[in-house]
Amino acid sequence: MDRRVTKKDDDTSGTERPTLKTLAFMTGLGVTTVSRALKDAPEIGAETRRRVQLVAKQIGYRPNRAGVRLRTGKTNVISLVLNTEHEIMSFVSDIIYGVTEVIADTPYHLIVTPYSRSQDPLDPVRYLVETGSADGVIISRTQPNDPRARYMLERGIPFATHGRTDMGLVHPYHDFDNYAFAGEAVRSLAGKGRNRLALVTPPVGLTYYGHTVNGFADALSDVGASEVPFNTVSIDHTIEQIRMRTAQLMRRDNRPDGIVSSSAAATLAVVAGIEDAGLKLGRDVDVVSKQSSELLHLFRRELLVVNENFRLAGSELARAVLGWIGGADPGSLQSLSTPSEVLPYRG
Amino acid sequence: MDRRVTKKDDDTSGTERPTLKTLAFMTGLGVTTVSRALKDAPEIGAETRRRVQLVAKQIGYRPNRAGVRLRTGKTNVISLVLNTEHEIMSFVSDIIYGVTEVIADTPYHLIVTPYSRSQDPLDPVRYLVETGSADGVIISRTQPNDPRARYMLERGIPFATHGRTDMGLVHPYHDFDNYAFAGEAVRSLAGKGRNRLALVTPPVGLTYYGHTVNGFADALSDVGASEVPFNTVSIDHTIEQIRMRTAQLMRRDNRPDGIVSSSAAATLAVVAGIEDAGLKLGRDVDVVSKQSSELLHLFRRELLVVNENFRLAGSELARAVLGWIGGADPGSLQSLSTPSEVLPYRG
DNA sequence: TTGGCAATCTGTAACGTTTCAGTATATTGG
DNA sequence: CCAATATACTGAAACGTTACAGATTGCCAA
Repeated sequence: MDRRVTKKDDDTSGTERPTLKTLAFMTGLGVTTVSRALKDAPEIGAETRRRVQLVAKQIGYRPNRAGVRLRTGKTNVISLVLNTEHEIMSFVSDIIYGVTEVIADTPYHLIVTPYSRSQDPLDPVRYLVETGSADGVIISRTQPNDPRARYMLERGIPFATHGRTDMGLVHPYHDFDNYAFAGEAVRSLAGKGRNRLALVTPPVGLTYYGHTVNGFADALSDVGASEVPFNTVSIDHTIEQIRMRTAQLMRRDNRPDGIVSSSAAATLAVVAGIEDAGLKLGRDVDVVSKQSSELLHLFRRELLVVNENFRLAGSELARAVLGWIGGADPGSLQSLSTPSEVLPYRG
Repeated sequence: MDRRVTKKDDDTSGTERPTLKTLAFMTGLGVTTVSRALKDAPEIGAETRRRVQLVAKQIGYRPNRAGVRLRTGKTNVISLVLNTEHEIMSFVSDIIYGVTEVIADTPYHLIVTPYSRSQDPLDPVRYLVETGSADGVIISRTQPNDPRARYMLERGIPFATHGRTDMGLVHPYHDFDNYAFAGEAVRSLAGKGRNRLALVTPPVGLTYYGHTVNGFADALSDVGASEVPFNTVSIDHTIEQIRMRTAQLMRRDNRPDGIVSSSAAATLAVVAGIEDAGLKLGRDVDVVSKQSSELLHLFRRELLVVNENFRLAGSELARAVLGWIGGADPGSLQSLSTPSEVLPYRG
């Protein structure tokens, strides 16, 4: 029995990154006391607390994330789960910026967890939960009956969805009011005398597909316009597909005189298709489109646009997850963003 | 002296996440042996190794990241440092997708570290290094004399830059050959009989500003064309600014008959400005633009485009950092991407 | 038989943090 | 004055991993 002394003595040189032990040595207190003083525990004397916090600030102490995480299980990580194959002209960066804005003055880090089309969307979520890699998760491409949301609810891990679910379960979300968007779009087209309208839908299967389709249909019957079915594409299709199918559509006898498009990228293709068919935007047909950056009016000033702010979505989603992590009631962390008016080109 | 036994006994129920201790219990081996068997250490018997690895796979053992990180300092994290204010119509998502593609089958996670215009760009890098939050870093908006690169070289942390530096220091990078791009653009405009050319530059101060300007200038003298100075904007300016200044430029007597643009978003504004001045693209002036997605030809088919692949950039950057972390020679981890030809609209 | 030496395997300490169960000292009630 | 109690602090254990320093076994040469 040799009791060798290998334990590293307190580092007095100050060159290493400071730890609680460093602080304890400097203040002459025990590690426990320091730990508690830093988190304002009640059983620490007021002066001691101030002293410790002062020294900590002075030497730039920052808790070691691995230490905290190992001991407490708290990762201080939010994961944004992304499909890496959809959405050209991507709003993803905006969401990311929105999220980072909110977590900037928190201890949280943002990790991006990708999955590809071939994978089960549940895979990345399962990975995160099983490995305990995040305190909170943000998912998008939300479905009415979303297995990921169900799974995370079961496992009790805080999350927020971009888009709503429809399972009778309550959880935080942020959504753009696509029902209102489609309705406003239809009404503004009707206001221009258009009455045979087509819709370029969101991806079938996602919740906001339903919202959009319903908003479109309800407004149609409101204004007494009729629908020209255009079910062969959604905004998940490629530019080329949308363009070709739009051209086909516009060459038919019963072509629409108004089109509502759920994404800016799709709109570019739609307009190209319209022009392929020899028609003119604004004369033969009007198009209302969502956009997330102010670019469509540069493209064709005849376009009518509605703005969707994805940076805001990112911020709201981050706030929602952090709120849930912080113990707030999930039901109170739901927000719906109202579309702007339908905007024509302004000089 | 009470020697209380609080230590948690081995969990035999199997409901918790398996650790090395779980594996040790199941195999009847010591924790050390299991740890070594899993990483193919030489002093472990062949059969034991196989047995441990089999069991580990069966029960889905995954090393606890916090444990590893605390013990070894290895974070298994790559950080992408981003400016959250520049670059509308952002290529950022493509870079992210490229990075995630490469790290997908590694133990690495990607964290996004933002900084805003108001901050010193060195701040986030310093934070990462000081807190040891990442094993490798990717930065963009690289400058000829880049304090971030210098700092990370001093501190010995592996990184890769999107864009080159010019400090006589060697480090991994990926860059698009903007010298070649500008040159090709000028030559193709000259081929169309254009000989008074203007350039919408990258942000002044970034390395590729110089590359682009030089490529432009050298090619101009090659083909015997002249430059129409247009120094009042760069692609960092807002859409409105670029549009307005372009319109001003195009109303002058000595207006250019050809323009080279360093970004797709800027090009939208440039074209709008051209049209504001009552001129017609393709007739009065030709424009060559870089683009990162195939959208510009939908915008105006008269545009000439050169494609820059940011997903590839992301992949290359990730490969570079991982390579450096893996001990490869930094000088061997540099890549330059050659521009595509200048492409006209193809039906 | 013994000593030496590979070949395998193991216990313990340590990374930095939080929490449990104390301890020491001062304060109060009776 | 003594016991009970509040106040302010502390050591040790534990989270899961790896590395150091041994320990055990079998085999072979001397």
